[in-house]
Amino acid sequence: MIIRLGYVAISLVLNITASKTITYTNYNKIGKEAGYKKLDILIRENFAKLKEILKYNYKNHIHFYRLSHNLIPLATHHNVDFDYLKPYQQLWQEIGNLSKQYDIRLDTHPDQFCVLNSPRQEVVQNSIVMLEFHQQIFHAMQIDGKAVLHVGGCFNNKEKAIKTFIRNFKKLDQKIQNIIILENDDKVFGVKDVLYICETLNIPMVLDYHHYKCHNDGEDLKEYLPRILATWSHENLRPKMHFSSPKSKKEFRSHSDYIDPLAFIDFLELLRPFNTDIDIMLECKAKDYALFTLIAYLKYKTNYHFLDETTFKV
DNA sequence: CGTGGTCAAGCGGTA
DNA sequence: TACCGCTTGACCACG
Repeated sequence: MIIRLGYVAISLVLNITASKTITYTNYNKIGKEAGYKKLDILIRENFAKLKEILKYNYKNHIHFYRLSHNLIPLATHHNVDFDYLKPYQQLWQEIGNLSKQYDIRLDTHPDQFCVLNSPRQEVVQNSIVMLEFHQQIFHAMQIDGKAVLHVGGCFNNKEKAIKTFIRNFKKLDQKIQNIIILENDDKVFGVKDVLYICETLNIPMVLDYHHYKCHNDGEDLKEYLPRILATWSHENLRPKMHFSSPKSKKEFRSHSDYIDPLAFIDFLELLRPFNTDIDIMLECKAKDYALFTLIAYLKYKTNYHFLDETTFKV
């Protein structure tokens, strides 16, 4: 099986981000004209930084990267009526072209305020607007991108919360449904729950190993992995998984700066029998530093065959 | 110049 | 009950 590694949003090596933003309060304070102008400047800066990051990823053979939704500040704010597509069509296109030319898979992650199964209608409506945003930018880039979503809240009744998610998902535009993939979380919806939803809706599941460690119902991953992998069978993309290490025993849920290499190797051994190519996103505070540190260890301590700097055969 | 509080938004968990 | 983490940064008032 061939494993590719990715990291999230910020390159610490380059020390740049493509997610400079403006608060709504500040945007409001400076007036509409100045607000638009500020947004336009920020967006163009963010695009420029993103191009630098993609170029850097390419040079370092990183084929997998999560875009920050902050690329477009206030994109989904209900009081900010700003077209983030048309004026930037050229730029979206350029990012999409770089993604293809450099062979870098791009995914996104709606933030914690995107709760599709909320009992509050306004929260659901906001969530749909956010998901629309993700769909539209993938469309503008003309790439087959996916947005990794959590199921949402529990609201004291998990069964009901799952039903609400399924019902609300089915009401979404088909275009939006097509970009959503679901991840197990660290508190409420475990592997079993998310797999059930994914199989019901016929959408891919992202296994988050750290979340599984934080919250599970005693599921044996060996049993569940074939079904998790099968949720990807109708996609052109490789199955995606998340891996991170706990900060400490006490703060287990928090992400550590770096990956524990032995735990990572154990995880790969768990995956080995299924012999499937997988993209693994590393979620660490130290971002790309953590990725390179892990790779250095793997090169030193294992006999994995490296096809390029970050791609290897197990 | 550095630090802490605030900013659009939701949840569940912890002290 | 009030704050924390998830995501992740800007900018102000204050010392």
